[in-house]
Amino acid sequence: MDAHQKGELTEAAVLAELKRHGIPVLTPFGDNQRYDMVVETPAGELLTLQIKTGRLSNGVITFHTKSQHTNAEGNVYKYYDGEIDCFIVYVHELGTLYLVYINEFDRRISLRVENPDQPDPSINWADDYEFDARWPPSAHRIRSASHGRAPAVEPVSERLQERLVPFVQVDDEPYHFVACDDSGTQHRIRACSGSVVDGRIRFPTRDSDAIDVYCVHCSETEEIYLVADDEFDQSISLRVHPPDQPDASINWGDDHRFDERWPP
DNA sequence: CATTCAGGCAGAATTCGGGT
DNA sequence: ACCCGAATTCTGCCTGAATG
Repeated sequence: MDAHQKGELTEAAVLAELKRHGIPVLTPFGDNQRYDMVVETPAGELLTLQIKTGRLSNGVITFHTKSQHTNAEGNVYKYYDGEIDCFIVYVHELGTLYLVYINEFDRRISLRVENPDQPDPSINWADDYEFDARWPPSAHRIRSASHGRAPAVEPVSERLQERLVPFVQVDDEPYHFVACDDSGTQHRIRACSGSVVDGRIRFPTRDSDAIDVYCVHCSETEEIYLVADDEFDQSISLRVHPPDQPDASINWGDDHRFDERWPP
């Protein structure tokens, strides 16, 4: 089934389900509106809806929360912020309908229908979003937006310049810089941001032979740390706050400060 | 040119499991 | 009991195929 046909089938299924509930439905004339339908609540409130097809994969329902179009500059993506009230998601595999308010998530939301291998408090259970359970609309919860990490390339670049380290910045590689030490040895550096969790700085690592060292910028400690790729197998953390119990295996952040570790 | 669904990669946050 | 590293989950961004 092609994409357009599937989208139309979804709209038809949603319309049928709404009518089955006896809900008054208005559809816009033409196709130049940001919403697909308008429904009237029992309280007389009008809600603008965007209909989406839900994808069921690995026990999780996902759907696209933005529109995409193409212009001379390429693909353009636009979110529906302030333009609709909620998404109605129909999952063909399950034949189920879900109601998700636009202010319940930031940029994307996944609805889980099967138990995960590992519990996670951030899981959004599909049952909680089933249309039948949520209609008529009531007060809805608002999730806080996730906090992104600050880009690390710039602070690392500044530090290399401060230390008068000769380097070039590169794109499209797992590493961001190639820097030379005093002996002329080149080091491929990946810049990444770290955040303090339970007294430890954690940062994402890559399984790549093309990275010699990581430069980890931590905004909480306002410090840059240097960790060689061969210091760990898959991941490592740097402790910046003392633990309750001493442990010889602790990797102390102070021992990994860039200024004291360069050259690696 | 506009719109849909689909998939992949990487980042952020959290929990689990093995080692001490 | 506590620590660290590994594993897992959700999210953001991007690209592509297909169609009208």
